[in-house]
Amino acid sequence: MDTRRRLIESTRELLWERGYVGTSPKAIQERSGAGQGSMYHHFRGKPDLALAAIRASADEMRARAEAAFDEPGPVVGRVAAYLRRERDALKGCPVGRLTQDPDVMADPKLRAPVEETFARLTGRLAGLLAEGQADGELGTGLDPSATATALVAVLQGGYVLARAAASAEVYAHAVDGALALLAAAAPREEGR
Amino acid sequence: MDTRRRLIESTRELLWERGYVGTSPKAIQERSGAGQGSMYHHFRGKPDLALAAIRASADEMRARAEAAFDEPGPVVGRVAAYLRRERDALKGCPVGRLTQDPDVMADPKLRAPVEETFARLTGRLAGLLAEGQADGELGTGLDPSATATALVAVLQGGYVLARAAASAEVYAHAVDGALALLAAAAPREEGR
DNA sequence: GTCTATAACCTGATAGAC
DNA sequence: GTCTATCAGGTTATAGAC
Repeated sequence: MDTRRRLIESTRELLWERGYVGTSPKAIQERSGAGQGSMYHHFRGKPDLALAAIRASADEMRARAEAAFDEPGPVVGRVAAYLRRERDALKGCPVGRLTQDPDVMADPKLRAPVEETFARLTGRLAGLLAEGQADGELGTGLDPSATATALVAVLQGGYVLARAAASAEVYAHAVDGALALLAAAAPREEGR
Repeated sequence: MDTRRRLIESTRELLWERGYVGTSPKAIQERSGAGQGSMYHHFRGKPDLALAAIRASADEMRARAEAAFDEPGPVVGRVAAYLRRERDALKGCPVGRLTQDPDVMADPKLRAPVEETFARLTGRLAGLLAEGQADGELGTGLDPSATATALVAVLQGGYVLARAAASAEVYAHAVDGALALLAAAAPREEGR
């Protein structure tokens, strides 16, 4: 891996672990093994490097979600597979985490990838739920957009509760609760 | 308001806005109008002051939740009132926010009030849901604990999505989606 | 209780040699 | 491309006068 790539990867990890405010150029240099001169050769400064790292995290998150949603099978199963996908719940979401960083939210360039990631994710999930309604798999009483927003919120909030309790099981518990509610909204019971 | 109280209040605000890592003693002193000497007279240092501020936020959050849950009326209505209570969704949750602060999570003293706040909140809500089931207001197919965890997660995740979109409406949308799911799980329709 | 002085280190960069 | 030197200001205190 070349120096530029190592800088981005190290920044990605540090943003995930400590956020933008908590991540110093010095820490990035130490983790990546790059010197001060290298960092400022490849990037204009901390915001520029952070932007590259945030975009990389956003792209990866989107790709993972798409992969789960594109699986074959019934809609509810795909949603469940996405929510129950293997995750390190205690680490939290690398993109959602950034919403708590005042310096990221204050900079339109840094905020844009975060905003777009959740807009696309929620939109894609809403489309999937509407598809389920068209197939008769889900009741038509639900608003696909509001339901999708609630489901994504359970994910993001599940991370918060898991970290608060220092227990990944709390995340799974929240997801179970959400999926049970979704199942109760199905017009007929289907095999799980 | 005396100096000690002003120091705690200023720290509360700054922890909410910028987190623990992003809050410096200097910023606390400037906002509170207290000098360096004052701050170190009343508190041993940043962690000690943060602990007092975190406890104050946790106490306030708990009191607000209890007030909503203790209202008269049907269970679903009380839950809806809690979720829809007037909030500044873009500011996020002053306690949930702390789960993203590595220095807070790493210190057992600082983490304890955060953990306890969510444990109590989820437990109380689960009790309320169980009460609704006993009254026949809610279907008995749901696990009260998992449902309560999911609902609190919608709250916390709703803040994340609202901040990502820079729109408080996204929070309301997530809550609407969750309440619609809960309503769909009710054995019979009741006035909203 | 509050004030100023001091300190050792960190932050986020710029400059220029190699 | 990478290195070291340098810098103005911030961080998180401690010490002691008032």
